[in-house]
Amino acid sequence: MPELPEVEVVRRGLDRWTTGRTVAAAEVLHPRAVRRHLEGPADFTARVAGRTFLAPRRRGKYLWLPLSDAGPDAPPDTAMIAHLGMSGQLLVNESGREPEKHLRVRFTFADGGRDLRFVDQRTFGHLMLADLVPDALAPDAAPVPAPIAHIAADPLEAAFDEERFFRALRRKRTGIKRALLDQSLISGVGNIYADEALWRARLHWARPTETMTRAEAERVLTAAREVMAAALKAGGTSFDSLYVNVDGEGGYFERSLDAYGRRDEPCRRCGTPIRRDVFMNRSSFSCPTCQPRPRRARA
DNA sequence: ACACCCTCCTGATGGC
DNA sequence: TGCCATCAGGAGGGTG
Repeated sequence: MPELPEVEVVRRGLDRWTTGRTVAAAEVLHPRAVRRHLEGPADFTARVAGRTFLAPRRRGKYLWLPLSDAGPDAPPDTAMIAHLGMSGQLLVNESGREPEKHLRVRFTFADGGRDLRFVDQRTFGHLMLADLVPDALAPDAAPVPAPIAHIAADPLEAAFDEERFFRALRRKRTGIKRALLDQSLISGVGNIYADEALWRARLHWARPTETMTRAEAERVLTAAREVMAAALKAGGTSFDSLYVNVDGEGGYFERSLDAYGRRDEPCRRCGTPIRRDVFMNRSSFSCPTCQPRPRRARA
C-alpha cells in the first residue's frame, strides 16, 4: 500500500530513469487507468506523445512529472499526475520484456531505451494530464497540478505549516486517526503509517482531536515524520508485495513495523498483545495498554 | 459546512 | 474440489 515513503522511493527511481527523456508513444491498455483524465484515453495518448518528462515531483501520495513541449530545458506547461492507489506500480523495464498481467499503460521513449509501465492490479490508481497552477501553499515555489491543489502539504516538505495543522485539529470534531488520513489536513499518511505514528505517540485512534493538547499533537506529528523517514531509508514497506520500486524490488520496512499487521503479537514496549479493531471499514492496530481507548471516543 | 459512509477493483485466503 | 464470504483500502462523491 503505497504511502508517502513508498511514493518517494518511486519518485527517486523515476528521477533517475525518465528525467529529460522524450516520450515516443503511450498505449492505454485499460481505460480505467486514465478514468480521471476526463478527455479520454485517446486524448491522453495524443497529448503525452512527443513531450519530455522533467524532474518528477511529489506531494503526499501524489506524484507528477512536469511535461515540456520543447525538450529538457524548456519550462513545463502541463504535468502527468500519477497516483498509485492500492496496488499501482511504475516500472522501468527493458523494452522487450513481456507485458505484466496487470499492465495498464505503457510509455516508449524516443531514445529507444527502457520503457515505463503503469501496472495496477486493483485499479485504484490512475494517470492523468493536468495544467500547472501556482502553489497556494508555497507561492514562490514551482507550480503544482490543478487537481491536487486542494491537498495539504505533507509533513516532510518545507511548506508544511504546523500551526495550521494544530489549529485544524482543534476545530475538527472527529478522531485523530480519521484526521491523519484526511489528505486536506496532512497529506501522505495512509493506514499503515497512521497506526505506526499513533503507536509511537501512545494515542488511541479514536481520541477526539479537539481535546488533544498541543504536546500530544506535536508528539503524533513528530512520530509520523520519524516513522516515514525511517521507512524511506528502508526503501518503503512492502506489506503485501504489491508495492515495489521502479526496478520491481520491495522495501524492507515491514519488519520494523510496531503496530500495523501485528494482531495478537506482543507490543514491543510492554508485551501486551496488539489488538485489531475495524474502523472506517479497515483495520486499526494498537496496543491496549500503551494506547487505552479514551472515555469519550470519536470514530 | 461538515462529518461520515459507500463505492470502485482483483486476488488471496478460509470455512464448509 | 468448488463455491461463497471476507479482507486489503485511497479518495471522490453522495448523504443527512
